[in-house]
Amino acid sequence: MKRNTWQREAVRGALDGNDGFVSAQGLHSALHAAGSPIGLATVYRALADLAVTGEADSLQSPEGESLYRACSTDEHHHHLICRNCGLTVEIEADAVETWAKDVAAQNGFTGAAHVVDVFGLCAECTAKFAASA
Amino acid sequence: MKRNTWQREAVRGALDGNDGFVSAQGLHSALHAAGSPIGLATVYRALADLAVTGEADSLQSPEGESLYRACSTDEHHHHLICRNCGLTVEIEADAVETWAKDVAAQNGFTGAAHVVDVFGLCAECTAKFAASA
DNA sequence: ATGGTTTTGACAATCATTATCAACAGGGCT
DNA sequence: AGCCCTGTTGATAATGATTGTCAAAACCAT
Repeated sequence: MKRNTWQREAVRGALDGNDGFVSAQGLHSALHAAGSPIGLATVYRALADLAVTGEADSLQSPEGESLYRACSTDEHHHHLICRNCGLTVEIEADAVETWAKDVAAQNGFTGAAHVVDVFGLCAECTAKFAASA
Repeated sequence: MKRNTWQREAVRGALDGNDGFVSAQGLHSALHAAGSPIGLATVYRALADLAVTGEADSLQSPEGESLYRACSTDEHHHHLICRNCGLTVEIEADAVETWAKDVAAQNGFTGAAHVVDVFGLCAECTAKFAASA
């Protein structure tokens, strides 16, 4: 049976209150900073659960950390992520969906899953960099 | 200055002789098994170098390991990877390239880089699974 | 062969993540 | 309400990949 604990709520809430992706470690620190005595292992477990139930989305940063984000929809979608400030835009990619499926099929692959994420500099950060350069 | 050492050649050779992606750890084990006394740190360094010079391609497995592969071309391309046997097919994806660029531009992002890889079961493994199911 | 510099490699350090396991708490049941 | 069973927690240890360290060895031009 699945029980309702304040810890799980805390993690869910922390995710909701965040615009971009957060690492498990970061989320734990944030919760601690906010005074919550939640344990690190619990944060990992809660995040894994949320990811499984589809309430959260997970991806890997180029540095190898696992990042999580509250998902507004439970549909399949991808992300456009600012590599500087972490701003995230959800993007739809029907074209890519079908492309991935086609390519897989053409090569005899089944059960195709794909990793499609775009990293870049958002407008704001681009301006910031241009100014400082 | 860049020096030519047998260790670097060994890593390059081991990569060339491999069809799919290999982890740094795996490559090191393989070299050791083949009798090479090469050090683990050296393998990591060599792989990083090859990745930078474009002679090798790197991506992250869903488990978070860094995987490397000798690249037949120095052009930008993506991969279709069997999640069971590691078979890798290089795929071209002009459509995706432009899509990624467009999406980024539409949202004011610059310097867009993208991670596009497709994981699935190759025909062989699909058959194997079907038989055992 | 020599010298200056890069590279190597054994090992320690780091970092994220997972496992352990005893103490604890949720919630259905009486 | 009180109890008990079972899922959950959390401090800490364990794991596993990767990176840093630094003296010794190798490379290459001279």
